[in-house]
Amino acid sequence: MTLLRSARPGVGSNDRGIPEATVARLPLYLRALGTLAEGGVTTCSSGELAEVTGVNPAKLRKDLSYLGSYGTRGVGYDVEYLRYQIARELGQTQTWDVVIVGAGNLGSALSTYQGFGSRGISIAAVLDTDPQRIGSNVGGVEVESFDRLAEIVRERHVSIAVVATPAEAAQGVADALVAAGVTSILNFAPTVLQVPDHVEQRLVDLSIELQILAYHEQRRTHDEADGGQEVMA
Amino acid sequence: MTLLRSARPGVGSNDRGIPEATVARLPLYLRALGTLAEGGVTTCSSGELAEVTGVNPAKLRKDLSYLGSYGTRGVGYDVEYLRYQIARELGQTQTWDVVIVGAGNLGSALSTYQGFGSRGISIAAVLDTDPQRIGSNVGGVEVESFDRLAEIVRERHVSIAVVATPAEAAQGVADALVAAGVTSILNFAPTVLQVPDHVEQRLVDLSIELQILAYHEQRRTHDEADGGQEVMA
DNA sequence: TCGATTTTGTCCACGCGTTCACAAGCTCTT
DNA sequence: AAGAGCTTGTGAACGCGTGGACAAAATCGA
Repeated sequence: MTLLRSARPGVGSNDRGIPEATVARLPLYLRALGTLAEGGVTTCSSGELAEVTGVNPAKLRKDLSYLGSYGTRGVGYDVEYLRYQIARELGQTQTWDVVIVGAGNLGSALSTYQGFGSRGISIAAVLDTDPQRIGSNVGGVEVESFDRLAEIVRERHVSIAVVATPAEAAQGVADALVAAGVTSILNFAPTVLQVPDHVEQRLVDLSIELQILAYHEQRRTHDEADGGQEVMA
Repeated sequence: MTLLRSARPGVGSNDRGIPEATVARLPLYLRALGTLAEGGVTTCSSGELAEVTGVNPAKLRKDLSYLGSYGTRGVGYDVEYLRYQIARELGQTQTWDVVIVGAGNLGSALSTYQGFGSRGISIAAVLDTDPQRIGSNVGGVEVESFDRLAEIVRERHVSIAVVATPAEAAQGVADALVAAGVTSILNFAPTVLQVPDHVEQRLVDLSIELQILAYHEQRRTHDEADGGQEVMA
């Protein structure tokens, strides 16, 4: 789960839109369908798809029902057909050019990631301010100067950017991104960015994820000590 | 937002527990308080803290109220005191030893990340199966053989592990982790892992995050073409 | 001392998300 | 042709999460 969704209210119940929670699961279904298709499976039921995605079958069917009635009662869903419908709904009929800012380990990991191409995402550029890194090659892309940001955003119609810089640099980078016209930011820096209302931010924080797990671990061991119940009266 | 929480039902409304949504925000508050403390701020109001964390003030106060009444009406919260209370609630009075599996770019980024130590998280080991990587050094930690997993988990009482391997290897790694006694897995591999009910999994998927942003971008441009309303009748 | 001002803690209402349960609808066998 | 057996799509109920609004409580100034 990402920690920050859009700042503006009302998103999540758009006019014609699909519920946010559903949107977050659609890519999961899409990938599972891809795996099934590779395995030669042509049809699958909500139960099977629910199994591999770890989602409740009823929830999955309701999710899919927001797209339309693409299943067949008594049979299930046509894998290829459903795949196309989800991809279309997610906007994967077009390719999204994305700029990655920060060519450190995390930026490199992102650039190297192979799965983007098949999901309608193309890396337009990897930018950094460090002269040592500029010109080097990460994941087949040459690292360019951060100064070229505005130019690249304009020329390649970039609306989505990834921030993979240290926390100290993140806000400055975000300001530059917004000024250049970027409207969606995926933020890996451990800071909440201050951005205008019309810019969507998703914060992915490795440390926070671990802290959440640690909280549950703590409660777990604590509960065991209590005997799992509250019979201390 | 992470896509998968615990598989077992009932988590999110624990007996004495704090709501899941709140738990996910507490680390955010904690970090903001740390920043304020560094800046010499000793007291802050819910409004100020809400500002920097991008959270609604009322929501923030409600979140904090689950921990107890640690504020002072008319004044606000004592930064250090609140910091301690949140840290305690999150289980940071103890240090959690974490194993990272996969010493590629992502594993390296995690190992290098400086912010863990101050958040009660310690990297017990970085493991890999690739002989080329074993023995190399990432973020001051020597990469060890994946074969040593069970041993390390036992000796250092590890209950939390991070999967930073390619998707193909992830399920095998997860099985080994579960067998070794790990009960919380932070999964960066683009797959939903099949794990027993008592094991908690959080899936962080870079590609999915981008797909969600792309969906909103698509809807945005689509809405503009429609004039923002549905007046086509 | 008392009133003005600030800010917390929480009641309440509302909306989103989840899940159950079942009717509707398709296929296959007899 | 008809019934048995699946599986979808969805109505309805419930619970969690959010945010407005305000009383309670603390400080400050006169």
